[in-house]
Amino acid sequence: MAKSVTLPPIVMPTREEITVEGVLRALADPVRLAIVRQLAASGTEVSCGALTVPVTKSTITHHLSILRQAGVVAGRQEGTTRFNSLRRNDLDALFPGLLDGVLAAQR
Amino acid sequence: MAKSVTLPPIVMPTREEITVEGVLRALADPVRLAIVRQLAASGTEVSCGALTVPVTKSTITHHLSILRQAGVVAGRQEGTTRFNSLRRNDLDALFPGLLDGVLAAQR
DNA sequence: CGACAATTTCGATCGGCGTCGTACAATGAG
DNA sequence: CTCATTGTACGACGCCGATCGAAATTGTCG
Repeated sequence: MAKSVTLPPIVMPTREEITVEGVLRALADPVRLAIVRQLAASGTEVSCGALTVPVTKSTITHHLSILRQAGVVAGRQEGTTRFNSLRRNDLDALFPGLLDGVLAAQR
Repeated sequence: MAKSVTLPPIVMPTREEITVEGVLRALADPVRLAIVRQLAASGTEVSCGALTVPVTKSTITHHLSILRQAGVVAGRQEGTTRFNSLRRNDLDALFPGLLDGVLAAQR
């Protein structure tokens, strides 16, 4: 029957919908900051399980959801795996220097 | 007896003590973001009472305390008035582009 | 089909933070 | 000295969010 509609559609704001406060709130957490740093370091897509942060998988899911809703990361589904990547282009276009400033800081 | 030790010494981290996460947490609040924007717009020192944000004076004091502890603003006492200013130099030196990126955003 | 792997969802808990009102301290003017 | 001004300290309250464990969903492999 057509399809069991249970797939979460991966909500993601358009570039215009991203707000600086949302981005700041998303980045203002040590775990999420670590996630963003790992995504930036890898330079490519990273699966949820490949992230090394000191929290449970379910908590990682929660943080990724927040990062996605804030427009910081993009998600792509492939099989049972979800690949995440930084929305560098959009962020740099909207808030030039912000992401670089955050990533450049080692403390 | 000597002196009634009641003057709060205005704690303020040195440049080396400022962390990016602390700054992000400090900026991740609409009221504090508005305060920072007003300080940046004025370009100079602003007294606590001259800030126009939709909260009580005591709440403003609280937010300014957080911004000060995070190293985002500097405070200078003069009589009963406390002048606050943005620590642009330090922030730009530590996280180049961060503050500009935040301030440039209109959303 | 059945077992396993990758993630999400759900419900619950628990601490932290933003907010307020009031009381209090410090300073300057009359 | 008294009073007004400016700001802080303190206690309280309510809410949001970070965290976890367990169960459910989906896809892959044998």
